[in-house]
Amino acid sequence: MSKGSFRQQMLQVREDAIVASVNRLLAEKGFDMMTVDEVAADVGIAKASLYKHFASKEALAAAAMVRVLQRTQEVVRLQSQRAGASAADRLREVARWALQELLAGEMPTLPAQNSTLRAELMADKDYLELLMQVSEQLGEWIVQAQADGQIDRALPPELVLYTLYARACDPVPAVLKAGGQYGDAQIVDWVLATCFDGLAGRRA
Amino acid sequence: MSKGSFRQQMLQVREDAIVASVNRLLAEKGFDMMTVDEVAADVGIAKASLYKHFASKEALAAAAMVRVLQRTQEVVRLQSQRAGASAADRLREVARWALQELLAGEMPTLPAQNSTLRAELMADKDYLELLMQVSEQLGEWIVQAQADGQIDRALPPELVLYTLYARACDPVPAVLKAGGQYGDAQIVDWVLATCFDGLAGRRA
DNA sequence: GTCTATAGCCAGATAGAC
DNA sequence: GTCTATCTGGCTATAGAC
Repeated sequence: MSKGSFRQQMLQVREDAIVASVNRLLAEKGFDMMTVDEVAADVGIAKASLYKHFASKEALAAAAMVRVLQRTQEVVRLQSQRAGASAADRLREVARWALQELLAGEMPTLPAQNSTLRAELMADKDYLELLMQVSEQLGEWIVQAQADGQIDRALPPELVLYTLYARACDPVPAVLKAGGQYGDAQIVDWVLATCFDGLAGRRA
Repeated sequence: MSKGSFRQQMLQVREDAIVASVNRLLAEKGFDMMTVDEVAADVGIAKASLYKHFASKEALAAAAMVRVLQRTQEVVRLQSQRAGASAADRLREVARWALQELLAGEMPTLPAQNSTLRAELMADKDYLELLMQVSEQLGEWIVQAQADGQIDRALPPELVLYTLYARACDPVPAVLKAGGQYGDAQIVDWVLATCFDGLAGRRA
């Protein structure tokens, strides 16, 4: 649990830089189109050196996914400490953060279908542990929000959870941003509205 | 405009079979993971023969996209002829059809980011023409539904349009189906509800 | 651990006989 | 037009010197 020697700290800093690059490239191009050469060039080291830190391209992506889950967990923790917020409020703020990350090009998007990558992620204990913790907290809020009448009681909580995860990788915000007509904050507000209130909008 | 000779009809039939295979493989694996060898094996011809019909892998995918737009246009045409349906009703039924295709594994999913593929699609006059026609009809319905108060007037029509297109490629239905707990019809109803009425549900 | 150089592989595309 | 066999390029991963 200690930070180890100065030498180990240097290594840690370099690995953080690698993961940050992978995170951005993954958000920009996706797993398949991202090449290890690009990552090495972006970090500024030789490709062979990358493989001293991470065993494979899949391991690189997995590290980036662990990192984004860690940041998600931190956002979730902050929301859980907010006083006077309903469960639905907390869910919406977590979703807002995810959309902001997405628009900033910081949300890695994985292909749902790449088998080698899925296998690596399903074998990664850190990833699974984090995913479970985040999902459990979100699940509690979903059930509570349904009890409060702020999330549709007819929907299975797992559908709500999957939908929130899916909106964090949605192509719509990027397409709208590419149009160039609207600012990030406006886009986030609109997409949040379509997510929680639907295309039909609030009719209360 | 004629169907041409018997020989040409045979060619047409074969090309239809190729495009049908590409459509399914594209839906199943996506553009990057789909290989031309798989397509050839699925159709039952040699890879070199494929290249006599289509100049590249991108051209194969483009043909499949034209085909799905043609089917979409037909669904849109049928909805436009429905008597006593509101614009919102028509939009919802088109979305329902798209979700059914998606769950049936017949909705090709393209990576939003592959540049060679985007270039090929943007250069395909058939594709662009169809996309424009479909988008114009849907756009009219969106504006009408906003006037009727059935689609949120605060949302730009283009956001509504992009959102509908995005939901036709959404990963949520497949994930829910993979869970095995729910039938296709139930999944379609729920996802349609989250799309139009939001996670919060109707509150009128 | 970092580098240069290269091995090994796979997939898109083509040559050339029939 | 269809086939078998092959070329070509790019990408992951590794060898081996320093």
